[in-house]
Amino acid sequence: MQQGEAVGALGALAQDTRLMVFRELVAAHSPVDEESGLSAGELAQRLGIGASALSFHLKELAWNQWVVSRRVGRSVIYSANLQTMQQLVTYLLADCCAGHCDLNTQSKS
Amino acid sequence: MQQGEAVGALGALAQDTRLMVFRELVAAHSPVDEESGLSAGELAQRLGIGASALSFHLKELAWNQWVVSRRVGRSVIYSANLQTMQQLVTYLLADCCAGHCDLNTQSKS
DNA sequence: TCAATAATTCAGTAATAATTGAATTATTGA
DNA sequence: TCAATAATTCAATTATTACTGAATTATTGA
Repeated sequence: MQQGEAVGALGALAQDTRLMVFRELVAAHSPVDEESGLSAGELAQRLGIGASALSFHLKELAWNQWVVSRRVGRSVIYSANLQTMQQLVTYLLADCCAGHCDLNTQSKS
Repeated sequence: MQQGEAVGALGALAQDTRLMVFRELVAAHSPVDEESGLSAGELAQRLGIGASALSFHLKELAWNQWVVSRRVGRSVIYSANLQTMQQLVTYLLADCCAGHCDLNTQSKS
């Protein structure tokens, strides 16, 4: 990850609705791909937001790699992409303590 | 950490100048408090930004717990607060996979 | 194929945030 | 105490972003 992507990723989560969406998808995450995620409609219902606004925010999250989507029938299922979190933390802690502290090795994997 | 603080923290880092400042302070971090951090002037010089703009951004970072400051003579030294990162990640991954995956225990400490 | 359901795009409006330079406050050394 | 240095606050301007409802696109079941 680099500066521009990191700013984008942080900005994408830095909004009430989007943060709620992401955390709802983290809770609905599963290591088994087909079982992971929620449909846009289900999200809208659970969070009590309009379909239009949700769509706007999901697009922002997807653009910044926080979620991925797949179509199933007439629904689109969104699920959280947890790798992005790891990459972001690694970027934020890069060169910590000028490389002399243990967070460097912990955060790289 | 809770929703409002998390949105604030994310938004505080979601900006080019502030992200550069924070990462500069992460690199200048030290477990020994007195050796940690950089003065506002040193930061302004290294990053090539105006004192006024820097002050504005440092205030935003401080408000959201990403940095702490101390006065030393006529300088103010800022240093990164790494605990905020841990707290944020814990909040973001809370209830991951509805509590059934190992990220839950890893992220709580 | 047609009506119904699901989701996205579009247009307009309102609110927030970043930047610049000037003015102000705080601290130090002579 | 006074001049110099360091940092912050203030005011004005510009640019971005989020929200609403209407219109549009895509998919399915009868």
